[in-house]
Amino acid sequence: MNQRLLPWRTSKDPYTIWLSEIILQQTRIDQGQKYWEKFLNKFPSIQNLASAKESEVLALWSGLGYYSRARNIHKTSKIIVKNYRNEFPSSSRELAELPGIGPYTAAAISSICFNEVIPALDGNAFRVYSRLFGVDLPIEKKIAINTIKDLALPLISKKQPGDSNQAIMDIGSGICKPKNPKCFVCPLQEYCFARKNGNPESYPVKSKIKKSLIIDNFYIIVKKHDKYAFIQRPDKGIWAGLFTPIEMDKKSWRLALKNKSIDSKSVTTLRHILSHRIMNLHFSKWNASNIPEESKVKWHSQNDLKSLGLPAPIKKILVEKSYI
DNA sequence: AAGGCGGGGGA
DNA sequence: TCCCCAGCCTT
Repeated sequence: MNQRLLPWRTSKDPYTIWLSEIILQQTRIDQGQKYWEKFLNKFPSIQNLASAKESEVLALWSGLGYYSRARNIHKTSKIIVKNYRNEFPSSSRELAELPGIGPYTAAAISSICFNEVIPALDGNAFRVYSRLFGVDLPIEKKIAINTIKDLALPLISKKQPGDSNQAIMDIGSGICKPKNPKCFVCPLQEYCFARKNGNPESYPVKSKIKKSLIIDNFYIIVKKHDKYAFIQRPDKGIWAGLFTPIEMDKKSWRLALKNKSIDSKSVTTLRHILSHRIMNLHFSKWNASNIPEESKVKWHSQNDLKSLGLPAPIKKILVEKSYI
């Protein structure tokens, strides 16, 4: 098996498991383990934790980040002691009402400690299940979460739901990784939709736009006998199959400026806004004798431009603004 | 539904 | 650099 050997796995004590689950929210095992040990050492029982001062708890949490977790374990410990006679409730529904315990942590605790048959869906599990079932709904939407929950539920062992959940998460962390998943050693490979499709990395689907990425592209206008050099872009990605002037990376661009292959006075920049990124397109005229990437270059006259598939900003600069 | 919250490791 | 990590809470 690919089971990870983790100290908290030897226990089904809710206090112990709860602490480990909270500490490991958005936190790597290597980083969290020392804290788990520190907390159990200083607060062996939930009563110890509940009677501590918040400042003590925060001090012990120091360096781990997401400090609301520390305040929340303190709050929850007091609630458990005061309202639950020192014992955690056993259902995920009740657990999820406690501060700092959300859907994942509630399901993890209830399945591990109380054998509730419910999928515990963390980032790893979402990735594994979305690939296994080929769920292409945006993973951050409720509809995707509910779909995966429904699909996963029948797979959870009725006898050992906690072990089921931990097995899936182990597969997610060690095999079904975001990049370069090791499908060839995956116990689920023959059932996996994404594996069959050959595109595991395209799951889970995310629609969320990150902060507008700013991209700088550098183009050189190369002219020879009244014709201009163009490159056809790859058939994937932005502007697939369209033509642009020869593109340079930032490093080559800087070098070309330095050695005067391009004339700094000819440089002009055009800002192009897309839904998901901001592009700064830098253009300049090439005045060196050698031509980079000559093998792939196609030559077109000015008259050809209107029949050439040019991206909007390229057309704008070359045709409307008569840059060439 | 979206944003904020910490910090560290790996590509 | 960006992405991701045993997510949750607030707005």
